[in-house]
Amino acid sequence: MTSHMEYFRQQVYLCVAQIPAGKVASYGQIARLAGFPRHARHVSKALGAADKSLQLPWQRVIGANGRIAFKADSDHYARQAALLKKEGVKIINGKINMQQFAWQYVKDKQSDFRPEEFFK
DNA sequence: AACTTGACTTCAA
DNA sequence: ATTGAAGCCAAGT
Repeated sequence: MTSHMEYFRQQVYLCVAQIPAGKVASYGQIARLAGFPRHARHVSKALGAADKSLQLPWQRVIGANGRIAFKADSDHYARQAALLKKEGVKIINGKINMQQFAWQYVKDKQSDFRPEEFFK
């Protein structure tokens, strides 16, 4: 494990952890937010490698086209769709309305997110 | 040192 | 609206 990839993953996790329930973000959006603009593909890798103890809301990361990235007939897809539904994210014809559900990140001094407490 | 593989994106038909 | 090609880049063979 090279050190820069550890850094990449950590930045990705920090971003994903801040996506509020009921909203979604694309892999590319997270990559940009994390500071690695061209690494959309690696965001998925990072999520797959994330320790479960982190309790990451991985289901809130989807494709830029508003679709869940897993194959539609896979268990993974079903699991993610179920979690999103539980959070109120509507999937119509396999597609999520980004206009409505895309997370709009804005620097907010009032945010109560504590990155230093996120990684135990 | 090639070549392949993805939970990706964008753009042009 | 769909589809496909091209671009992307770290990991694994």
